[in-house]
Amino acid sequence: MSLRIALLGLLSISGPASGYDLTKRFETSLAHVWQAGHSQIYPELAKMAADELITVEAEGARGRKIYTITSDGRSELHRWLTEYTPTAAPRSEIALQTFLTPLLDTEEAVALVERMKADFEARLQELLALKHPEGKPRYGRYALDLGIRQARMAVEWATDTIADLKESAPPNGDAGHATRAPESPEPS
Amino acid sequence: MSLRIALLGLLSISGPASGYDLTKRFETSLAHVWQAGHSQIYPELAKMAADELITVEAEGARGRKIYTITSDGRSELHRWLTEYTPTAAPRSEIALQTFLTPLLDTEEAVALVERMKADFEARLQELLALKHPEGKPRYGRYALDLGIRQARMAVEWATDTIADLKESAPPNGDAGHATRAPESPEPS
DNA sequence: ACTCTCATGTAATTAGTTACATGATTAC
DNA sequence: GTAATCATGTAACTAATTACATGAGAGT
Repeated sequence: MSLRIALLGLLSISGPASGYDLTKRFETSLAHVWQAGHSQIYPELAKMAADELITVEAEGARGRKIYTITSDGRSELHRWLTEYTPTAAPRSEIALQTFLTPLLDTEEAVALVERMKADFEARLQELLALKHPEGKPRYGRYALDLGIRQARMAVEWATDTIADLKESAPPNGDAGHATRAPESPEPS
Repeated sequence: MSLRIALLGLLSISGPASGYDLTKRFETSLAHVWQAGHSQIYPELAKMAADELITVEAEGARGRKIYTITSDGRSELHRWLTEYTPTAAPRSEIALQTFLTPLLDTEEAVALVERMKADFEARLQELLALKHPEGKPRYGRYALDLGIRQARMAVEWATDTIADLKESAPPNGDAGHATRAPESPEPS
C-alpha cells in the first residue's frame, strides 16, 4: 500500500513522470523515507493504471510511458494522509542489535555501539548537507527535520550508552572511585 | 535473517523454549524491537533446526517441542552482533506521511501532525511504564532507553512542526505581527 | 458437556530483493 | 564502433501477513 502512496505522492508533487523518473526520485528526494527499486516500481505502476489511480497521458521516446495522477489517485492519496494512522511496525535491525547487546562482553559491546555511533554521525552529516541546498524551503523539509533530530538523538544515545557500558564494567580493578555500585547483570 | 537472530537471541537470553513460548516473548519483551507472529515463527524454527542452529532437547505435553540453542547457533548470533552492520532500510509510514504533509492544506496538516504527536506521547508513556518494573536493570534496557529518547524526540518534533505550520499560514489575515516573512510554499 | 487457553501447524496472498534480459540513444 | 547511460521489463526467491485448521488439557 505504501509504495502506491509514495508513487502517488511523487506524481502529485512534481507532476507527470515515467517509471524511470520515479525510480530516480526514490533514490534522491525519497531516499531517507521510503525505498523501492525499479523492479518493484514498474509492476506497481501497471497495477495502479489498471485501478485508474494514474493514466498514461503521453508516450515519449523509446516506449517511455508518462504517468499522470487521476482524481481517483488524488483522493486515494488524500484519504491515506488524513484518515490512515500508521502502526509503526517495530522491525529495526539496529534496535535488535541494541536489545541483544548484553550478550556480548563489555569490549565487544563498546565496539558495537561505537560502530553504531559512527554510522549515526555519518547519517547526521549526510542529512545536514541536504538542508536548504538553494536556501529555500523544500518539499520534505519536515521529514528532513525529523531525520536530523533522530540522528542527533541516536548519537547522544550512543555516547551515553558507551559511557554506561564502560562504567558498569571498568577495564581494571581500580577501586579508588567506588562511590557507585556497578549494576549487576541479570543472568538468564 | 533477522527473525532468525531474534529467535537465537531469545533462546540465548532466557534458555530453552517452545515455539509458543517464543511467540509470547515476541509479544512482550521484544514487542518494541521486532515483530513476528506464530505463523512465521514455527516454520522458521523448523528451518533453524534443519540448519542445526537449534535442537529439540525435550518434548513436553501435547507435542510441545522445547528448542535449545546449539554452539553453531551461538556463534551465528555472536557473528551477527559483532560483524554485521545493519543498513537501516528507510521504510517508515510515519516519515512518508511527514514527507507528504505539504500536500495538505494547513488545517489538515496540523490535524495530521497533532494525531502523530498524540501517538508519540502514548508510546512514550507506554515505554516509560516498562522502565525498571522491579527496580532492577533488565535485558533490553539499552533498547528501551533508545526507544524512550526516540519517542521524546518525536514529541518535540511534532510540537515544533505544528507551530511552524501555524506560523507559515496563520488562520486570519492579522498583519499586526508581520515581523517575519512567511515561508513561501514551493509549488510543483 | 462446554468453553477457554494452550499449542502447533499449513495455505494463500502481498511485499520486497536480487538477478536476469533486452534494446535505444548519446558521447567519444 | 563502442562504451555509458537511459529505459523497461520479467523471474526466482525470501519475508511477512492474514486466514484457515486442528486438537489437547484445564476449569466449571
